[in-house]
Amino acid sequence: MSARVRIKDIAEKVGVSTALVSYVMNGKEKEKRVGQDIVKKIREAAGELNYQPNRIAQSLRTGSTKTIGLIVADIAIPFFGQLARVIEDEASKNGFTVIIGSSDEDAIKQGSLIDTFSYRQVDGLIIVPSDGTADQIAALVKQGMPLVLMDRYFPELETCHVCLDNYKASYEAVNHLISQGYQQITMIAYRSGMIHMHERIRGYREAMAAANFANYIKVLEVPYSFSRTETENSIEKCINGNKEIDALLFATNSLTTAGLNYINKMGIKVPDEIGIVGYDGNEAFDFFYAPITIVEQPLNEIGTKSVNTLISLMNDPDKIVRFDLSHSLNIRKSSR
Amino acid sequence: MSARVRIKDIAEKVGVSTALVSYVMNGKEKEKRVGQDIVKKIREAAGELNYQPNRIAQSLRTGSTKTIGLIVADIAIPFFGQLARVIEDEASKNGFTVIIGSSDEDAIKQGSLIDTFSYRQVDGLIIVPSDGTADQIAALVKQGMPLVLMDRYFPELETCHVCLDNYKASYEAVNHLISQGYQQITMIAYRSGMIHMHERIRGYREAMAAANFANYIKVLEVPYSFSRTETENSIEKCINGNKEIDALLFATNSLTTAGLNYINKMGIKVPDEIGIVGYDGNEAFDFFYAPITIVEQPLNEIGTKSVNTLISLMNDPDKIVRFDLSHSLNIRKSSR
DNA sequence: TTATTTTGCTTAATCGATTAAGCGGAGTAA
DNA sequence: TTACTCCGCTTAATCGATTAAGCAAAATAA
Repeated sequence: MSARVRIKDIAEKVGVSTALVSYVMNGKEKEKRVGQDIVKKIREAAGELNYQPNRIAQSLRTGSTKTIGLIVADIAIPFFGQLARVIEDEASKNGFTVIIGSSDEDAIKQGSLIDTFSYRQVDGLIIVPSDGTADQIAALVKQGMPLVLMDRYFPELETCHVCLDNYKASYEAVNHLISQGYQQITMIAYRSGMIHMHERIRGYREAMAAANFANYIKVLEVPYSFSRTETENSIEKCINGNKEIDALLFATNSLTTAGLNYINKMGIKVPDEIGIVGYDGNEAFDFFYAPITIVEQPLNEIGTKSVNTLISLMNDPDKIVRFDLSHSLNIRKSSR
Repeated sequence: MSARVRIKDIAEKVGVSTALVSYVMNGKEKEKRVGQDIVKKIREAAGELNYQPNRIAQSLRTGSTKTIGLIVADIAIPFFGQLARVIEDEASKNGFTVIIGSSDEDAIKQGSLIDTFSYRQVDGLIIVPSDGTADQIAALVKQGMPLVLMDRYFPELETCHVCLDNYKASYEAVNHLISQGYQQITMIAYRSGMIHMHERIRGYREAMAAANFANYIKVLEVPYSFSRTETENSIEKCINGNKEIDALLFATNSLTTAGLNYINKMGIKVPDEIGIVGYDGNEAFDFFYAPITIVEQPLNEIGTKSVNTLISLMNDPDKIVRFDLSHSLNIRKSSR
């Protein structure tokens, strides 16, 4: 690599000390009383040499890397990809760079990502926490690491979070199905200890109970798996032979996809034989012969709020804020 | 944040100099002849204090950040999200962390990402270059920045690249359509100066010519736009009223999506009235009533080869290697 | 015994920036 | 004239690690 230009090179060229150059480069020429002509000379020299400060050296000295670590379940999943993009843009607006890691919903992987990011001295973390990682998160809080949880959180921990109001989302999704005449509504969810799943299920249950359909309440909890085939099999096993279902509420995008594959395979008619509502949009659902009604999350809001909350946390470490944002129900053919 | 443990803390605890601690932490205790009992004591102390080296300080000293910068068009697009995931995993296997940026196919954005990444001292870059950025890439090469281009490249520049053999892919896609009895095959591509687009078009043209369908050759070049609606309109304008088309070859994922929306809207029958082949897989295409035949790229291979090429380039800067990998044609209902 | 090598450690420079402290000289006040 | 304040700059410590150079003691060779 052609010799990088250092602050020292500029200092030598102009014939001053490195301190002056640093002051000027950081816009402190007034405060530090640098002479006008020197300021000009330094600016010119910096321009000519195309000086770019070395962020690593700056980071070591100032203790701030201007870097945010983002841990999602899997950046290849469109939901997280889109969120990552919003976060990238918002971070960049504020002078931060984002490093991204995928945990695969696995506690061990999440732990090693946290380690990697933390010894790279990130200024803060945005995490979509995996099941069973409350201890990891608690440890971060104890360390004083600025931290925002996204999509899910641990009610027992004092952390900032930006999530969906999942209870309300499920409740209204169920109400919508009921308003369309569906009664025997089954929910298909992941088996998980995480709050977002619990809330989605709770919303379903309470909406069903409120409509006096308590006896139709049925929740199918599928174990999490990367293999779509495996997920499909689990769903198949449970729907199969079950005549007493006239609608399905899927708790996630991937469950919806798996479920639709099964429904396609079996030739079940949507929305006549079965009504469907899923979570999180996806191009795929537009192309299903009966476009799928979805609970849509405010991705932009989630992403920007996460970043801004994190940044304000860096300045004011004790200000805990929590957001439970509202969904929008995008009603289409699969539920009417 | 609770006081970070430094090498000095360990040195003081054990009662030795920081040099010894550094040697032991880097596994150089043999080479540097550190006494056995001291090695043990240092290891113990490091464990007790839970020492994690400060990567920033290491980077400043060693000149290597163990970081790779990845610039894609948009991390929210599944194709790039999946690629990013493969790259993340392969990089991590080799001790590297990835920072990601989205250029939106825009030269200015790409330029500022390169600046950001380079002044963060990344050890190398993997770039999906935007149209009109040959000068940026040339500048990087001149600087000696280890660099791998992905998905596209500039034939006039001496760089490593990992791409698809786009010519062959289009050629075979067209041959497939022809073998299914289609003749009036139109290609829908983006207007772009980039080689990948040219090659896709060239493959189409030559396959058509070879089959004596030269008079049916028609390439529709759509200007790139973020707005799907806009893209749809462009496509609509060109297909509309054009009776002399019995098959469409879409040059990208997003064009396929836009095209299918139009086809859906118009109620055109696939594959009877029109045959379809698209580039790059996508869940969405599975759910189209006639699942779409696609040119599939070897994502894993592209990602891992990009990372490995980049790493070998860091050690051996002059070794230029170029990969033009083979696609696989995933034949489904839309083309038979 | 003396000279040489080996062993096991310390010292201190260094990476590239930031920034508190200090130092002359000019200007102002007494 | 002397004392004080400002101004404009330099010096040097610092962040946390790495690593070449060097030193004293012990071991070995002559």
